[in-house]
Amino acid sequence: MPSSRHETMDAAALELENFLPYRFNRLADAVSRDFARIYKDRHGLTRPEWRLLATLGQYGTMTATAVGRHSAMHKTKVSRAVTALERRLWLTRRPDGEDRRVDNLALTKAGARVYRELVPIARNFEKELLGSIDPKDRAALLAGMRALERKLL
Amino acid sequence: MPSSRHETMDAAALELENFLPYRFNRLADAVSRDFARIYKDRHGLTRPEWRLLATLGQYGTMTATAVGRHSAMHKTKVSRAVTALERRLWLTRRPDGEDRRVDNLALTKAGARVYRELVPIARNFEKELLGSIDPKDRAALLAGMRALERKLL
DNA sequence: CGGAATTTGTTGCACCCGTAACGACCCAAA
DNA sequence: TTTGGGTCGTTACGGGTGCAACAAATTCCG
Repeated sequence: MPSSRHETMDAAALELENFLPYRFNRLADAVSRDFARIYKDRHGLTRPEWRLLATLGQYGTMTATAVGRHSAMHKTKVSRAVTALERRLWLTRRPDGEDRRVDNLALTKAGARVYRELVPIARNFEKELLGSIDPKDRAALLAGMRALERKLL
Repeated sequence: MPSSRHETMDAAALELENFLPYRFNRLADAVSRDFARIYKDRHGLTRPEWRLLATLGQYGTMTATAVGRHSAMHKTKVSRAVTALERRLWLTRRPDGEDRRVDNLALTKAGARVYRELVPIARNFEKELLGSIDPKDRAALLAGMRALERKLL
């Protein structure tokens, strides 16, 4: 007989586990919860703080707005992360000579040290993550993501 | 000369925009912010509430723990979403005859109506999203995600 | 049986978040 | 120089979030 244990909506149902927004969220959650544990346990960093550190580590001196643009963070997140890292003496803000609304942010020696410590760990995390799936699937995943990024970002 | 506008770390830098956890988060954010606007604007649903609705719509009657398992939500999220939908009379909780710790959750007629309204919109959203990228890339993306899901979930 | 360990779901807490409003500042047009 | 429209960054606020602790119920096991 065709009836299943499900009680409703068989025909009109949406399979959540095959629904792309849900799957993206679940994957993003899984991936970055594992990675977040690293910088959270080792240094008590939140995700916005890690992104700020990573952005300044990559680009050197920049303003809060530029950090937000490059790391896809809301300006209030950046603002709070800057306050937090400044309090730890991991970054400094120097007033900009040309525009007195902005500060130029840069990592201190201590901040750069943490960044340099985290980079190889991050690389290794990504390597293990991608290494765990078949090379064909890996290339497919990266190509597909690239295509979606071109469309959405 | 080899020097660039970047001031630090050129060699040891991590390119955030090519770092997988970052890219996943950014894509998940972009995708589900667009979709969230639909159920948020139309019905004032939060994401946990939408997931609860979608899970009960798909599976019919189930307990809070089962909802959490199927929708990848923390039990406190489920608990709060249940309270919210119950207050709107979109779901009912009936005490389980066998296990008095749990309630059997099910959508009311009103809840099911909202679900049926949202399903085709969700399908259409996904269709447009996937339709916007090249069929080859689309297949690649889905295969790659499937591979990662097998590894991580 | 009967106590210990486990499961289920709720709540207090501290924290994180986006929105909106704001002050300070920049710039261009008059 | 004044004025109006914009940008930059901060903060109050309302609300979402996970963790830990908890009570109630169940299950495990001697």
